[in-house]
Amino acid sequence: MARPPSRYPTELELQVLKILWRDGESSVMNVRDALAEDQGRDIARTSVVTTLNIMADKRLVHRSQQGRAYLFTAAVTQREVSQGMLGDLLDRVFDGSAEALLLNLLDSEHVGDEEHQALRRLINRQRRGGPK
Amino acid sequence: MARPPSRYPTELELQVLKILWRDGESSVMNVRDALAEDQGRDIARTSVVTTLNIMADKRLVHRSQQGRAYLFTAAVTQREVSQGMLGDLLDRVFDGSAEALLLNLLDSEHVGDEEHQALRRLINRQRRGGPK
DNA sequence: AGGGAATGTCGAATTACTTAGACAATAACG
DNA sequence: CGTTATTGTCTAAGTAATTCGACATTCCCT
Repeated sequence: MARPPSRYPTELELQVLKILWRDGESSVMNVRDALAEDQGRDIARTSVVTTLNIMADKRLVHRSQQGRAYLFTAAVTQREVSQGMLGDLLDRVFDGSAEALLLNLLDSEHVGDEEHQALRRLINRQRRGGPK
Repeated sequence: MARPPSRYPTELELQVLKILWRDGESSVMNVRDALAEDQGRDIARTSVVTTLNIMADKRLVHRSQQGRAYLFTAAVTQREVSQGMLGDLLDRVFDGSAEALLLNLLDSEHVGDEEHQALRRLINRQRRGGPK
């Protein structure tokens, strides 16, 4: 009768992670302000604390005591999360077919001509030797 | 205090759509059985009706009366949904950078060597003519 | 016609996610 | 020291998503 928790960061969690990735170790108020200013998500301080604590439970962030207050850092890398979420979409929507995904991307309004060329250059440059 | 409804099909909704895309117009029981057999989601008949009705409200499916029962068809195309969900991920996770997304895909364990080549061939073949 | 099967409606229960207020504890400042 | 600001905890509320049982209706077969 229940919904399983989402396997990847939720919308709010992703916004928080983006801030932590960009700014590094941050206080609750720093996160709150960044959410408001950068992401247009103007929520109460306590909501941010609650969310960060839940994220700590989920091991998405680390908490360190700084005097009476906490400082938070991301416990997952941007690469991990991006890869996880993209892989999830790949499986769920495209049944694991990277070709189908790429076709969809190229076919998309989101990708203009210059970007299309950039993608081509990228994939042609990238393959050999396999960086990583 | 509320969570906005998700802009794209939820997990269950996507599974239902996949069935309708594949099988075309289907009865509730057909959908139920396909969910169980193909997707390993063995839920009650009434749960499926409820879900399909909600999906009809959301305009994801069409309902047509067939005698006392309903028949359902997808009201959105696979292309629309894939594009929407991929575009959403592109914006939310990769800040709109298709390059970043592609790099992540290539860098992924999900994409082996042969698939990598296939992607390269695909993008090299696909560019000319300038889609759109 | 009568009994069972099939089907939709309705209401409800449960978990997840998001938001925030009341309160307490602590720090900072004059 | 007393007042004010800062910060975490706890509790609660509201919407969304998922699941299903009770019930009524309708269909089909004998």
